[in-house]
Parts: sequence; C-alpha cells; structure tokens
Amino acid sequence: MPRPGKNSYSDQKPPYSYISLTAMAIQSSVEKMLPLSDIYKFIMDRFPYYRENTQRWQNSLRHNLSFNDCFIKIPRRPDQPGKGSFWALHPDCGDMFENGSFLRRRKRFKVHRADLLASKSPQMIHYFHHQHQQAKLGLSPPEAAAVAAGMGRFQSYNLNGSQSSGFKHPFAIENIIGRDYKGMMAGGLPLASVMHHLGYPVSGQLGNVVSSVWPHVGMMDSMGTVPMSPDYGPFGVPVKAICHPPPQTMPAVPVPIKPTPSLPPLTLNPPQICSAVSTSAASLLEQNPAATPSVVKGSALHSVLVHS
DNA sequence: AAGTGTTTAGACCGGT
DNA sequence: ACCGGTCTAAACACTT
Repeated sequence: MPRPGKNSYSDQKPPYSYISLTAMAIQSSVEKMLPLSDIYKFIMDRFPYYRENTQRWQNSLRHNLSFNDCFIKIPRRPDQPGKGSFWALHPDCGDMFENGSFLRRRKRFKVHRADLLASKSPQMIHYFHHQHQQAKLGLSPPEAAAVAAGMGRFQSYNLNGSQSSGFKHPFAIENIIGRDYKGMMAGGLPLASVMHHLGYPVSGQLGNVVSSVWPHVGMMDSMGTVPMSPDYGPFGVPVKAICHPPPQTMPAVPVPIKPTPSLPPLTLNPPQICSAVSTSAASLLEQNPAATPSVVKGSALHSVLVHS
C-alpha cells in the first residue's frame, strides 16, 4: 500500500506486476537476458519502492521466474563464472502485454504442447522423433518448448525458396540466412543473442535484431536504453510519478558479455541447430538423469552451438 | 554462508 | 460463486 506523505510520490509501489518488472529488466538489456542479480538491480535502480523489504519482493520475483512460462533460464558459459543462470523472455511472449504496455497483461503466457506439433515440415521430423523422449525425460511443456522453440520457429522455413505472399516471415530463408538475421531463434531465444552469449562474434546489428520479434523491444534503441517521451515512459505510465531515472554512474543495461573470439563460426543451419539441440538434450539426460530439465535445456543448446 | 532456483500453499482481487 | 492472475510466505535443494 502507498504511504502518503512519506518522501516522494515515487516511493509508491509501482503499478507493475513482478512479471512486468522482470520483463522490463530483461528487455532493457542488450543481450535480452539477465542474471537474477541484475534484474534485482534494474528494479531497485528505477523503483525506489523496491529498495526496501528486498527479501520479500525478491522471493516473489524468483517465484515468478520459475513459475511463469514466459521466463526461460539460460546457463552461464564456463568462462563466465558466477551464481545463477541468465534469465530471458520466451520469444512467444512478445504480445503478452496489452498494447505493449507493461501495465496490463493481455493473457497469461502458456506454452502449449500442441503448438509444438503444429508443423509437418521436414525440419520437425527429427523433433517428432525426440518429443516422446523429451516427455519421458520429464521436460515440462515450457521446457520442451524452449528446447524446441527454435524448431517451432522454423515451421515456415521455406525449403522451396519461395513464398507466395509478399510477407517475409522472420524465419523465411531470406531472413534466416540473409544479411540481417532478423528473428532467428535458437532454444527459445534470438539466435544472434544466444550466439553472442555463447561467445560467437555477432554483427553490430545485434542490438536491433530482436526488435522485429518482440514488439516492446522496439521501444529500446540500439544501446538497449529506453527513449523517454516527456509525459509517458515506455511502460505505459507517467514516468515522473513512479520511476526514478537510473543513476548516471550506473547504466540500466548490464555490461555486455564479451564474445570469445577464438570460437569458430557456426557451420549448422537453423534446422540443424534445433534438431541437434533436441538430440543433445536427450543424450545429456541419459548421461545425467539427475539434471533438471531447465539445465538440460540450456546445456543442450550450449553444447550444440559450441561444437558445431 | 549466501545466493539461486523450485515448489507448495494460501490469500486477495477483479472479471465473468 | 468461480476462475485466473498476482502476491506473499515458506521450505527445501542446489551452487558458488
């Protein structure tokens, strides 16, 4: 509850859910993924309300990360020691909020297994082979979806090289192998972002890549910062009322993860990557039955990209 | 030990 | 009343 008269108006509780706050934090980052500690930092930087009672709201936030399908966990690279994983938004939750406003969720984001079966494209065949195995391995729908998200995204990958309408699907061949990599996904993330995370050199267009996929991201500029209108912030409410600008010495965006230049360029095409991720997840589980599905999910993607 | 991640449970609120 | 979404608390396991 707001505390009238206490300090400034900006000390009031922001009208955002934890899901919204977390989504803001993640989307404000260059990599579109953040470790938990940076999500905390983002929220506390911007919303003074959350500088108190940290234990309470941080517990809630962690609960939301685990509970909601719209958040997916990305394991750290071995050369990036630290606690916890990176958290990202599921690519399909871009329209989760009404009119791009974080004030109101359009609907609860839920990954449907049926969505994974929607395609009969050749690229999905491999996935079909492994789907029952993933189920057997205990992958929940969101987890299996995250592993296979790239595969699902390639449903419209056009092997014939033609598309009747003028619409260029983000995953049309032109966009996948074309000059701007728009919309390319892997393991539930923009592939460019994942590649960058895993240390592959990614062109300077990376900052703009995801904008075409996640509408809200379009509100960010290429530096991952948020353009402010005089009256309303990017999240649909007056900025002045509830939001403190981030300290100038402390940029809102986390320090970008440095690419590892020694890694070779990718040799797999997108369907191969997705297929390999699925295969890798299964074999990882065989080797380590105790591994949690979310760990397997991220590790599979990691190993595929690193070893391709 | 502290931080992180997962899960369960209960309460509250708004919409239908 | 029921349901879905959200918030809070708590317990537990795991990792660094």
